Amino acid sequence: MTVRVRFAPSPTGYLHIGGARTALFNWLYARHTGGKFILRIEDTDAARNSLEAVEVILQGLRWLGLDWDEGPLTADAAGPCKGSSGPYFQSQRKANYEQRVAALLSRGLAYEHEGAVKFRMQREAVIIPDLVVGEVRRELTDREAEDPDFVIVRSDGQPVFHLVNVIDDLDMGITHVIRGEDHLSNTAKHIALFRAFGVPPPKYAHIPLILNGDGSKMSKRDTGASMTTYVEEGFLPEAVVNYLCLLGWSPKENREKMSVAEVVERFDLPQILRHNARFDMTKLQWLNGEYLRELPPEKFHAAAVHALARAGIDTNKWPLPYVKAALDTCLGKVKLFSELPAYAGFYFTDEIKLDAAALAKDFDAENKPRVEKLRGAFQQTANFDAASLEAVLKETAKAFGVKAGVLVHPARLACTGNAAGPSLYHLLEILGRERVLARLDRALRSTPG
RNA sequence: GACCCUAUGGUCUAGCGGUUAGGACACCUCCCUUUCACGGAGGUAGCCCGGGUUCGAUUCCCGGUAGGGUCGCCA
Repeated sequence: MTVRVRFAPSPTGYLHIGGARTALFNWLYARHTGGKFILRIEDTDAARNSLEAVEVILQGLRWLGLDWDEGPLTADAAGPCKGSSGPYFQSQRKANYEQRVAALLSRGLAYEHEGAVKFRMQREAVIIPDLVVGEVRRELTDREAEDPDFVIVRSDGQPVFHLVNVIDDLDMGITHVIRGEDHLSNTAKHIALFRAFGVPPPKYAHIPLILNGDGSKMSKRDTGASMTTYVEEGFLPEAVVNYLCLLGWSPKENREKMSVAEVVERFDLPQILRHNARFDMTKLQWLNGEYLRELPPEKFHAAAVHALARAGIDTNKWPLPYVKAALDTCLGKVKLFSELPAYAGFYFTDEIKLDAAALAKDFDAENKPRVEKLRGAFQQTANFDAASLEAVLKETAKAFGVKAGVLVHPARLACTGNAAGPSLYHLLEILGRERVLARLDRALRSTPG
């Protein structure tokens, strides 16, 4: 029997990082087993759903590279789909639910109550076989002991989540339900529903949740909760995917950086961890830096230009070779594209902000004459290229009997406004003699003595 | 309140009836170096607590504690 798994998000306007990981694990399992990955939109809450909200989910999954074998092609609920188990929007499947509810009603497995339809839930504990957690014996809570039955159709006629989720899984032939552990307790209801419909329930695999760094529940507003922040902050999808794989699943063998293909090969349900994981943004950034460093220059340029544009730096105003040369000096130096405006912004403006304290330190009475000398040497040198500039700077330092760093720091500060950045000699060459001298002059003028 | 899940350094994790408890991120020190990053060499830091079982428990069992989840005419 071929594996059929699904990701069934509710369009709420954003894609939660935990939801993204659930989608990823489902996708990985489908790809590992040669099964099908199905995307189903649970848009039962009509008031809250919108085309845009669905679009966010589709975009998020596409960005991560999680392609679905069956599901919607557009965000339009009535639009085109692929796969033969459609429609893939719950709002389009009302007839199925009505039929199923009528059947339950006629067999006395459900009944009407105050305008709603309630399911006659079993009164005993339910055994939940789970591929990750093991066999769970779910007893009734005190409230459930009072009234175990639960609403499956609201008094306004809208079916509720538990019902539609089960019916869709049933109708779509879902074999494995891989979902967040927050659904574990509710699975008792789902199993009872499957039994009422006379079919065996799918296999369940409840995966641990992703918590905030402090261990609290990650909700909408928490940093890192929404997938769109990763897109906007300039993360690489392969880094995010790689990091997500490592939360709640372990490849063993002390592996960290792995290609998706490699994970697909190794991924399986038994290696999924049972405990929740805290989201560690710092480690994600490290991983992102690892991937960023390996990026081919063209891809780096494209993404870098985009990141700079987002920060209001229009690189189109500059000659292409200049932009490329400038960005080349940043390759392998930043972990995130969002660092780029601060890191490389000095290439694209002449308004360098000079921190007064840093200025006072690098251009103190003792050092200022040395920098003036260096400025003169830069003016004189025949070739204004990195190698020559390095030689000139080192000669000047030697003449003063100081280390190169003594001149490097003020030169960097004057030309970039930063204490750290790309290779000084290379950035000087790219900036060109005229601008370098102007920036040195400005720094020299703005310090006393 | 009841029910369910979980528990290895700060974080992600490997391991397991007998190990010097391994790796990664982060942090600290040093080296390299024009800064930073990278790279290299070191370092600090861990089996939640209490009972059992056992010759021996981080590992198995029970209890506690802590964290998370669920008990909705939300999904």
